[in-house]
Amino acid sequence: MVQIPNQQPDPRPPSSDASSRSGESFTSGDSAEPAEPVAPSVPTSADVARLAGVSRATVSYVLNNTGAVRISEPTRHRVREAARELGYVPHAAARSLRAGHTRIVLLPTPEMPAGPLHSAFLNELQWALSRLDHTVVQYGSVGLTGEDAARAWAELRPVAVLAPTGIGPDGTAVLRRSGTKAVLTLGPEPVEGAHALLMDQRTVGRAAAEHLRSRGHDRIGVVMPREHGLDAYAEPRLEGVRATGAEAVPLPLSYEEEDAARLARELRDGGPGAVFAYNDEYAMLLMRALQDAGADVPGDVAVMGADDLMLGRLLRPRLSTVRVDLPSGREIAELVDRLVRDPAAEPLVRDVLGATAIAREST
Amino acid sequence: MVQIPNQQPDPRPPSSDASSRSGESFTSGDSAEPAEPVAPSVPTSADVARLAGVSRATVSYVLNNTGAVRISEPTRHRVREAARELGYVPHAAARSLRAGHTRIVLLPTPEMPAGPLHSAFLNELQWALSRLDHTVVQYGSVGLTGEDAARAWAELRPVAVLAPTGIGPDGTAVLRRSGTKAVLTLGPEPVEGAHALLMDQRTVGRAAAEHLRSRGHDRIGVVMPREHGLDAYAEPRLEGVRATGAEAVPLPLSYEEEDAARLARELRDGGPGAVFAYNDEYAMLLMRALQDAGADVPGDVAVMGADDLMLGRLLRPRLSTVRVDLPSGREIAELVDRLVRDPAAEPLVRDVLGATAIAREST
DNA sequence: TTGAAAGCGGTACCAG
DNA sequence: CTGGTACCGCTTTCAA
Repeated sequence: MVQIPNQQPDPRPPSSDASSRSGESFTSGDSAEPAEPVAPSVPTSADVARLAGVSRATVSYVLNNTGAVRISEPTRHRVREAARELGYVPHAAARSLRAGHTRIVLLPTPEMPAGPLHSAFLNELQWALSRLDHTVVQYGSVGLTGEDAARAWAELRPVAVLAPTGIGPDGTAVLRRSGTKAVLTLGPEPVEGAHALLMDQRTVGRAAAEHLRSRGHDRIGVVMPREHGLDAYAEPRLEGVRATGAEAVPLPLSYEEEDAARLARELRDGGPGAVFAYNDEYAMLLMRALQDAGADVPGDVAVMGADDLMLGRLLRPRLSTVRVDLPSGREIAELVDRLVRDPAAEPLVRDVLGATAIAREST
Repeated sequence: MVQIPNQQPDPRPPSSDASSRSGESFTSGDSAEPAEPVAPSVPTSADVARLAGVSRATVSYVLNNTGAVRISEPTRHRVREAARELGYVPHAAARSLRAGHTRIVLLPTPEMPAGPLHSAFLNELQWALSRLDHTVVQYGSVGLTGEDAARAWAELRPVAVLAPTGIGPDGTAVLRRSGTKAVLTLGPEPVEGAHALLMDQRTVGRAAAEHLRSRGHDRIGVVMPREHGLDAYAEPRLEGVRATGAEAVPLPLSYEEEDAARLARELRDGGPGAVFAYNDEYAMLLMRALQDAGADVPGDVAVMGADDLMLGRLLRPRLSTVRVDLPSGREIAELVDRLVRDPAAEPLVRDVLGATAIAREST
């Protein structure tokens, strides 16, 4: 709960003096006002109405092109002109307060720096949602627990939320109670009450391990990045390897040449004959170190990456990898849009993370 | 004199449909309502007040821990309990409408996929702003011109905006008129009326070219990625090379092996003896192609990257590069915070993009 | 210590 | 065709 009490003195004390409001002294043609203290307040529709000599209602009709009401062309023009002159911009909060709902879609700001693929997915999603006329808000939950984070999010009254799995059933409930039409979770497992976009990293580990086993390796080293924040991906990938029945050997590794050299020596001198290196970048690091240590890839040690980056194709030997398929942002955006329109829809569960082994020369 | 008549509270307006609002029929002691069709509407502070048997004012006091008012402990407890029971979450829009200001900081959603460095910067910035208790909103302007985008942003009444340079002085003005306390621009040149965080990619090109010239190359090939969206970076980098007085030869290149092979052959058979390859990834692609084409690096062609990725150190020869220094997100977040507190501050101009050549073996 | 009520800026009814 | 006005949910005076 982010209840920071407003320490600030009310900037707008209820001055009982009638019209302390500015903008009263506008003489149409008068342009040279020397001592102009400048309007310190932002223009409202009332200001526009006053300047155009109409009511606020009319201003609203004109500016929103309300179809059900007919406004004469001259009036329309006067209103528009006044709005332009004042630099009037409607107040979204006021509008949605009145409307009873927003067009906000909340996206999770991943606590940890996500991979480039995931970032790209989020970016595309964001773009697609914008195109569908949604206001995309990224809200950093900054270390709040699932339910507290949900409460913080709910304050914005988003029409939809794409939350990480950690939100839990309770968080989901909080959001739904506060009017969120669609709660989708992104993560390895479904959450009760929410739609699930299953992204299970175990799939990636499994694809890698299956390929390696088909090459005759039953004992597989699995690189576990020491870099903080990556365990969220690394752990399940390890599990996925295990799930194939292979013997998985965790291999902690920092993204530095020195540590890679150490690991390379260890591997050269014994250990699993195949390594699933977490992703292409760690794979490249390890492969280089292996080669520098005089080990043959894949002869002595087979190395497999993940993510299918271009760099894998440029290495020698060419790097075998796992291609990870994320759904297109547009696709998910459309799904969100549909779910918002049908809030009562049965919670759907959809697997959106595909993994395919790509055999090249390093395995 | 057109005095707007003070709206007098009409005690009984002829509203035909009296109370369509639910919850009006509470008979004090009546608590056991059997057929509860569940409240379909989201709970408001009024609901909490009713359940706790106090006024809305009291609810507000309790929930916000208002210091200036003393509320008895039993009452506080009743209110909190009621809020919990209803799953009450305050309505941010209503609150900021009343308060007259938001805590929203608007970040640009880059139209084009930005580089990993820039993404990392934005992520960190976002995180830091959240920590400073700002609501970070990413708003995709989806192909609106500077001023239109500004208008769209202004609807949210953000307290600060970090806009791309494209917003222009007019866009800046729109935002300021609608109450934005601080407008910062991220880009190559200052914008009138806004604070400028100068990120001039020419610096990168210049650093590369200076290094290459110190190696005796006065004619420098400059890779121009064909991938859409990268020209925004590539063009100024090219300019930067030119600015050193070197003869710059644009070298269009797609991020594919085939096109790289083509370019490599051309370079092998003549042309500039040095290439600034846009960044480390294009450099790697090109270097591989060069080697496959039988050209020696740096003997026949010197290759320089940018971004100082780890992969550069893993290549053979090791890749010379330009390290690009972006400011830390925390730093900028604090700057924003300060500027918001001092809206009248002189527009400041700050250079935030550093570039240093790192000589390794490829040049 | 608590309650009544006035708005914040817009929208959409209803009457003229 | 246009104006008056009652809300939306919340905060914050002022009075009791």
